[in-house]
Amino acid sequence: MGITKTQNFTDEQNELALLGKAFSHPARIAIIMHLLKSQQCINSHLIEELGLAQATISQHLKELKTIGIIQGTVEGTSMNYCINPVCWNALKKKFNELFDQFEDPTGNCC
Amino acid sequence: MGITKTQNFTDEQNELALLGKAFSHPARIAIIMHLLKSQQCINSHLIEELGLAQATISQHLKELKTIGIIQGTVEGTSMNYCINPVCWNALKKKFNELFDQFEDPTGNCC
DNA sequence: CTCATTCATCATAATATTGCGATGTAACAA
DNA sequence: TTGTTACATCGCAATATTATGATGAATGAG
Repeated sequence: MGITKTQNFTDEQNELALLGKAFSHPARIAIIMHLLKSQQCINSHLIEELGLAQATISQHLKELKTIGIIQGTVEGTSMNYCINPVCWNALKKKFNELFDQFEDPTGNCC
Repeated sequence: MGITKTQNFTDEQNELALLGKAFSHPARIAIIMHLLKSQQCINSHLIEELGLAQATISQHLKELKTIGIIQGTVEGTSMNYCINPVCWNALKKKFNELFDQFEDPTGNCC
């Protein structure tokens, strides 16, 4: 089949999974890291840094943009991407809420 | 192509992406959430909760186990899965280091 | 206008993922 | 031993993802 049964899961689960997808590929991690460091990113700069084709990088940027993590503005002939603060803070909060739900059982488990 | 160019990225980027995969599918999020709540999970319990076939759930559990997030022990005829505290705390730390690298530029960006 | 630059999009190929039925295996009960 | 339960694994089909070359659109330089 290959199709995710989205209707089986809660909105929260689907949303977290969507955000998680942003962090599930090393190229996207690398793009995000680049953005965190330089506070901007331009497709052509990433070609050298990532060693991927321009079309591939453009596709990853589009995905991150669709998820909402990044946003971009036209800057002459190039695009200037940056992290979307609202989305970033929201996902940080959501994942931390998940992370903090774990309490170390110290021995009553596997 | 469809094959990720792992060699293009740093170990850190590949590792984060691997951990991110655990959170990139709603079924795996649901399994993790179930584990956080009940501190254990058994394949057959999840069949009803997730509405997926037993084989599918087993596959997701195997993935989470391979990543290292969960571990399981035999409990009679069933398997008792739980979160691996070491891995959980490590990934929590790693993602928070990433999350905290962002500083809101308050206006000097897109 | 013409040309170069930059990025998006399209079309395509290769691989990965998701999902499930069928089957195999291990443990326990009777 | 036989049957049952619970899970893993196999094999397969359908869809998704990753990656690239080719092409198209927009901007700025000359």
